[in-house]
Amino acid sequence: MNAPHFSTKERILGAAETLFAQHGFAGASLRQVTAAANVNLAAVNYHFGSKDNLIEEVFRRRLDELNVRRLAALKNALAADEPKLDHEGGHAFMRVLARAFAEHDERLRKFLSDNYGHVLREFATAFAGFLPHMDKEELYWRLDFITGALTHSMADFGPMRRRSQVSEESHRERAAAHLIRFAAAGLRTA
Amino acid sequence: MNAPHFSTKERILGAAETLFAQHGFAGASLRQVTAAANVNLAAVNYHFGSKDNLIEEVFRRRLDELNVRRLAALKNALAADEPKLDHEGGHAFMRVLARAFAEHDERLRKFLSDNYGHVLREFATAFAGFLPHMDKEELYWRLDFITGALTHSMADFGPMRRRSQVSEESHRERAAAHLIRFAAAGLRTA
DNA sequence: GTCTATATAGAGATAGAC
DNA sequence: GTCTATCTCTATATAGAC
Repeated sequence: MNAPHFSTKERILGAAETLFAQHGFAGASLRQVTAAANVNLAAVNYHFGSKDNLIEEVFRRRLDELNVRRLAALKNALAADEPKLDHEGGHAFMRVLARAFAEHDERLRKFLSDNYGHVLREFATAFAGFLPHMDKEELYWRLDFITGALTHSMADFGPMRRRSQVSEESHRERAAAHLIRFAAAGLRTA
Repeated sequence: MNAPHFSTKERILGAAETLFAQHGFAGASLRQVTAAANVNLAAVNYHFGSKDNLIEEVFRRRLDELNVRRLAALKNALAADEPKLDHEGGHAFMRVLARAFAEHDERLRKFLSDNYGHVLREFATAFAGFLPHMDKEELYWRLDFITGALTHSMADFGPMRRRSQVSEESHRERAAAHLIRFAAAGLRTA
């Protein structure tokens, strides 16, 4: 069995995701990124053109696939009624995503909204279908609260961190179970 | 009536709060801060010693007073049962606070936890008293979700932004009313 | 496609005059 | 307490050899 070999581009993306999660987009330098990826500094500009483009690629790499899965899961849920939280991409990416919320950078917001806004809107429409008697504004507020709770907990912002005995996988599943109970009750209340 | 005159130190703190909220701690430079505050660049080091110390002072200025109010509100609520969301410090500070969550910087985390962690713990204890039959881990998860929802919505991360017709004051009150309904239901559910 | 070397700009911090 | 000037370091980006 050969170990999989990662291209320079992939190594840069992986290191960038980790370091942006840890230090933020402004806080992590291309020098740190290329050092962690074990590639030359100039490789970033060759493969991505600029730091801003690299940031966008970090999102694109995960979100393209993730949103396909999300929409499929939504379609299934519309038939089966069995919610399943999807957190593909791993821990580092959830933290990068949470950072994207914190950065009120207009360029990044626009990029995410233009490319992935339709997924959010499909989910909102589906929830409106399930809760036809709920005031629209009330519903949107509640979905926004759930987004906040999800982002906060999945990015390990709060004190409910994983204990070292528990695997990351089962920690996530436990967190998801708690969140679903909490969110469902908050969403349905009169 | 004389317009109030702000000291150099206060002008720096105000400008820093706004710019840190907008661009993050790493993203906002001391040069931007001092330019916005209309003071000399060297004034930051004279008054605060370093950028890191300035960041801590931005928090200390608001949190010292805010937490006194929070604890007083908790004491009242323990008697009266009338929750009131406190968001003293204004919009910019809520965004700075949300950024502090996003920054996984250990130094900043420790500073906030050392100086203000006891407030959080008092609230958790009070909630445990109100919900004596709830499993502790379940309760802590739910309080963490509420923290996420609160931070997210008060920092205007999501799409539920204030419309220009609505005043900031009444937008906040509306958001708080929605959040209290949502959080109360999520917290109490079996 | 990857390297070295460097251009250019901006950062935080400080020394010392006033 | 505030200024100018500057030190030193680091940043992003690019030019050009291999």
